[in-house]
Amino acid sequence: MKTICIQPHQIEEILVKAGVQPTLQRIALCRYVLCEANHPTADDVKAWAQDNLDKVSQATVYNTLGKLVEVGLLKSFRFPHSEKIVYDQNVQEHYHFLDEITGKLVDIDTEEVDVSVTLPRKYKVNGMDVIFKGIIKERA
Amino acid sequence: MKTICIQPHQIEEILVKAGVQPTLQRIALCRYVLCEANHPTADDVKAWAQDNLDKVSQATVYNTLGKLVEVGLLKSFRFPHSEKIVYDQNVQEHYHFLDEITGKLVDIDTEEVDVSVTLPRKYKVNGMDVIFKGIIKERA
DNA sequence: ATATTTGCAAAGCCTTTGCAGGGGA
DNA sequence: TCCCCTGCAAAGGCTTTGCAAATAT
Repeated sequence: MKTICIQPHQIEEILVKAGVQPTLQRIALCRYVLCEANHPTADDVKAWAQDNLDKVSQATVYNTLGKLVEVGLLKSFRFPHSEKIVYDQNVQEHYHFLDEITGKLVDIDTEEVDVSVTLPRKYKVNGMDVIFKGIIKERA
Repeated sequence: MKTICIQPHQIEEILVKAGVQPTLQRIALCRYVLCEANHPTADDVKAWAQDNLDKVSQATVYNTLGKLVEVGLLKSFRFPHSEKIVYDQNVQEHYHFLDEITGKLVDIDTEEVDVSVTLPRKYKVNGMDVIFKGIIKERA
């Protein structure tokens, strides 16, 4: 299931709770990053900002994304198919599915998939990153 | 199980079979990349070359690695924990285990692990990348 | 008033590329 | 001879950083 979208008016509150100064730029960027965007890269965020805001510098985009990751409002991923860092408002543990046709990433909640893993005993597994690759059949 | 190490004297033959001109530099680099090295980055290869060979340029290192990947003698990976491309002489499908203490990567053959996956029908999975993270207990 | 944050520009890191010279078939 | 490869240097793409001006508490 999709994560419930955060409402814009809640953003300031969320930032404060997370211990982040709710500056105008951060609130604005969060509107995109925490609500609208889907696996944006820093570039995507910067492009959105240029189209929708008066002016936000690249440094602020990176600083903000970094800060949001730091306080746990955002997760950052680096995937094999791209050299860019992608950000994800889904901070729960989850997997990803890469649509090989569109290049789009889809979050796969851990409940959505049955993954059972058994490794030799010497490996103590603390976590696993999984990215599925394939195509998505859009028919219901 | 570990991939059988390719013997140095076979390298020229292997390159020719793969349709790659067996130049001195390539043979030398392959000695490291296909035999000794373990998940080297381009930097690692360059460092080894500087220590062990007369002179190999950075361009040749990258060109050679690229060519080897192109002909299927090497696989390249990009992992979440590093921004560098790592190369792997194991060209079979396999997973990886990242030792969180040493930072070392270990190949996990698909037979070594029991992974069963079920995704909703709409997802047609063509492949999956898996990297386990944790620690390796060295006792037998 | 003091600590943060922003914006600009420059630097950093890894990888790719253009091109002239050199080596292999 | 002709084509591919090598090495040098420069460029490219993404991210980080230094620093002064602006902003928040």
